[in-house]
Amino acid sequence: MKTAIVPTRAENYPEWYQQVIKAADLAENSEVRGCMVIKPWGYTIWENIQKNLDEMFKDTGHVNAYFPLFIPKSYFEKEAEHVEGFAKECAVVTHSRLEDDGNGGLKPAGKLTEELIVRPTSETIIGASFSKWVNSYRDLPLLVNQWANVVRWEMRTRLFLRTAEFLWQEGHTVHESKKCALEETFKMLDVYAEFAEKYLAMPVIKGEKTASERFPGALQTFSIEAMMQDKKALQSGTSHFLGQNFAKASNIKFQSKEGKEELAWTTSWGVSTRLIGALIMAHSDDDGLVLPPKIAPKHIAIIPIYRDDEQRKIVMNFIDEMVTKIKEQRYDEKKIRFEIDDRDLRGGEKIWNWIKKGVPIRLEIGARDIENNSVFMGRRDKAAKDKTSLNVDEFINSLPNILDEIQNNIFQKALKFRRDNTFKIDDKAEFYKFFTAKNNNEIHGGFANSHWCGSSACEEKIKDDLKVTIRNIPQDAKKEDGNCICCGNKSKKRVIFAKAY
RNA sequence: CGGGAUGUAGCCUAGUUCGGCUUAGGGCGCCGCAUUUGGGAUGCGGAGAUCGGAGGUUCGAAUCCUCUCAUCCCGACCA
Repeated sequence: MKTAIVPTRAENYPEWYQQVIKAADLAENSEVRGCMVIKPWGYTIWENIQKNLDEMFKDTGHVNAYFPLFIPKSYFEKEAEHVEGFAKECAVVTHSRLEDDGNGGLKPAGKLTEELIVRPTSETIIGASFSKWVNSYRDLPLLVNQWANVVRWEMRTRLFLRTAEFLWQEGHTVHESKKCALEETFKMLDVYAEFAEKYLAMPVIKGEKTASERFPGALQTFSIEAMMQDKKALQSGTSHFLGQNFAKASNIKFQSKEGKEELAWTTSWGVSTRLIGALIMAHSDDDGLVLPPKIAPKHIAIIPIYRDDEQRKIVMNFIDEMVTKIKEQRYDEKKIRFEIDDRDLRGGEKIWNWIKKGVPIRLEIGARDIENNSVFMGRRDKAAKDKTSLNVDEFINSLPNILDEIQNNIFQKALKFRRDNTFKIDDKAEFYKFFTAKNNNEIHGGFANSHWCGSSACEEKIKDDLKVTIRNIPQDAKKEDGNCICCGNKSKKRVIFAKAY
């Protein structure tokens, strides 16, 4: 059978991923090394992610603000672990001007007295502001978010998953107690999990990161982890309890009710354009992108089918009438997003175009449909050739239901995939076998729910042997006596082991 | 930052070993016309390349030499 994407997932998963992005026109590599150009179809997905998440942030009491792209080196140096974690991947601005180099080119001039770092994350620069903003317990909690770009100078990059510059959102909050800060950390982890499952239709596991995977400078890091279709894990969002480390570094202090000067407690949390990569790998198939309706740039692609100008008029009139009614419908409390594709291309080509772009609903409308006052509908959650004829009014009235159904089907499918590929493994040999491919391109492994004694030596050993890491310690893990999958020592609970992006 | 490789049109690529038979050939894509049109069309025609850059050897260089720039792959690192 011919697939729209070559190679298929089974043949070569990484190449398939690239081809899906290309076929859906989501993004392309830029001339600038490691950076990507996000094209309109991809960027609209990001806008829809932003819109919905932003609303969730506002609903939990957060406000948006914007802080500088440049961080003075001295700010950055204040938190030792933070420096250690990010130092190797920072872009540094050293000059402020360009001068003629005498060879027809330019050379940097105007050396800065203090070098500036292009933010890889903004804890330190936001902390500098926060220290001024926070004086009293009455100023707390301070709940701020910013939508921004950040730069991390990565060696190996992949569109959406890892690029030198990426777009994200970083929340930064200040609290008067450890308890309040921890509550915030968990609250935002919950927001991320809810967003991933409700909007991206992507089931995630909430849990705590081990020490080795912790955000540099954090006391505790929590993540949501999703399973991709190659059975690898993708960290899709993180929420950090920063304790008083950054408050100390940035001098964020307040006077308590009792009149005592106290060091504040902070959190930070973020998701990035990586979510688009997650979306692609969680749902797409060998015919291209599959988008959950809630974040799809368009819900419906309407494809008029006609032979000549006369027919065209009739078809377009019919569509115009239908569209007026579609405009009155609402899905997820928002307008229905549709596009009439009247490009001068062959019908089949257009249809495949929209399949590859992942549009949830395709409508083909030609003379036959007009005769019956019906539409010919294809759904992206079904096979490409599985199409049904529906009465126009019936279609329009059930539109929100159809979209809900697609959203839900996509989620259930991803959930089933994760269930089918998650195993409790208690035997070391079995564990090693589980994570060893029989041949090169084979998709293997999955999530191993196994016991871990808590030692970083065991974690390291597994990583060296199998390239498998502890994705997180699930929040809902029950207390259970067992033996560490690596050393056999006593363990109190199971963690998620998997290969990861 | 270590090891390997490659640069020919928007993309993929032939030619490079052994310099001349090439006005640098083909495919995809693009443009035009015709026939088509309810599942990725076909035919004909057309535009598009100073062969990564600089220098050299030669009657003659995509091809040989020197330098240079860029990119990719494999390792260490990572949302």
